Amino acid sequence: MSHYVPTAYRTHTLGEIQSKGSELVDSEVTIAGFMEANRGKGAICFVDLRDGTGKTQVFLKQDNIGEEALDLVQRMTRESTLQFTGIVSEKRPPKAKEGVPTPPPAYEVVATSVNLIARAEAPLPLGVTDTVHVALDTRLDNRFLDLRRTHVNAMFRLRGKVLQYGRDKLNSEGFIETHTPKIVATATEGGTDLFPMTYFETPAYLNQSPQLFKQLCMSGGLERIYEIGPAFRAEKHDTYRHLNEFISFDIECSWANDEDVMGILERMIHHIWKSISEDEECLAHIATINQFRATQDEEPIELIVPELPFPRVSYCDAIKIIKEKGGKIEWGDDIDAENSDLLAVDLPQFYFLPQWPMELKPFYIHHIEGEMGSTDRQLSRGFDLNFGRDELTSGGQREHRIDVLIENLKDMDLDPEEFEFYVAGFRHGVPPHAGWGLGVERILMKLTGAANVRETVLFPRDRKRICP
RNA sequence: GCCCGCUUGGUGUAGAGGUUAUCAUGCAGGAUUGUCAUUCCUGCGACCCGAGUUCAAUUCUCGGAGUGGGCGCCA
Repeated sequence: MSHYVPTAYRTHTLGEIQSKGSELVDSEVTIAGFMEANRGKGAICFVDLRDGTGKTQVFLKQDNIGEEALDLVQRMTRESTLQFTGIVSEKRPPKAKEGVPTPPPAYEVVATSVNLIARAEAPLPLGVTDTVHVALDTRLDNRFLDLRRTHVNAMFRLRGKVLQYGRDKLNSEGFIETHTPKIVATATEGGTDLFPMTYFETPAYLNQSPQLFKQLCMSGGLERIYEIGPAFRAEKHDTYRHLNEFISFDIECSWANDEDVMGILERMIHHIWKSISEDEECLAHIATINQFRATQDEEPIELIVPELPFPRVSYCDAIKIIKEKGGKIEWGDDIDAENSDLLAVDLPQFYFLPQWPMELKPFYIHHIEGEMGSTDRQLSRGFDLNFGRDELTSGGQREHRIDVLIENLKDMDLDPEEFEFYVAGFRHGVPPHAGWGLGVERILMKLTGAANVRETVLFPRDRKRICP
């Protein structure tokens, strides 16, 4: 539980009024928030006030607060910000129906004064409390209002928790948090399109991945690092799971192979899921999301703490399974969405896909001579982590042998000269190392049941959206 | 980039070649209420843009713009 220190505008949060209500009864508090609704046109009025921590009813009586103040509140628009000072008291319990147990006591504030902070214009571009469906585009155009919806707010609070618990686990295993540059001179991996920019007089790009810099840190003896930061891809994709700017949760680890970092990844995800399942605030957020889903006739989301270790289905086995299920695929093909659906039939949650063909993996992925696939072509030490049909992570052991690295670059039609800043890091001793990159938005989709990755980003950047 | 769909009040929808254009939510006003998703009454508010077909287009055709879904690629 976090500890709230009073600020200039309020002595208590609305969450505290409810959670600490019994000890606050009869004491004076100052609270502030958005007015969800007001009821009552006579000599009394009820206000539903909401802040980021919860909701509380404010009760106004003309005798207590005066005619002018009462009239101000009664004529106030939804979502206006108001500040009240008043006395905490226990709410009168609702008229209990026969056989229904009395609910736990709730608390309200009987106002003695009110201060209008900012009046909301009407009508609202989208209803914060309305149960009518709102299109994603309308929501994103008015994201500040969308975020006031409790289930949306809950999703971003969960996002913070996912990152917190992920950091906790990595810190506990000896990793340190780092930052690599986002403005770079050359392509990281080749292949994907980059956003060009001008860096003073020099052409430059926004980085698509911290990959090469993470590896230089291994050569630098930092041993175990992680970075949670933006990655930019100029691909013109337009799907529920792609963004042009996303947050990549990356690690790199020395003296380790692919299996070692798969262990780190599954332990981290397990820790995140388990911690959330034991965190009351998180469970409340999930309950909030499920309450909303019920109004939309959607299935509730369920938090299933995954068992360790996660299943491992090698690329070769995956091809066999897909073929058995009637999928059209050959060894050496990428596993497309349709075939991933076939795999997901028996693997609905987290599972690893280790040992992809070398020809499908980037130049920095390590391979061991003699490890051949079923068609006698070279396997790699690269892996993916999927959740059902969706890819969440790509990783692997990295190629630390400089001669092999240079050959790999040439094989993939890349010029080692252009990667000199990177290749140089392998020239003076380097530990074997491995790592991965996890899409934060994608794992959040799995946690929150979001159908579109854009929902899990405050201000998503996609092909058609750069504002707000 | 390819394939398919959609565009009607602030929001989300129904609908038809000629309608007082549906419903929900909202907004405004009123009645009632220490309310508990309050309830009730009255009112307000919309057919994406352009061209064509037609006596008549918001409805049909074409084009544009916007948007949703699927795929490719990836995290």
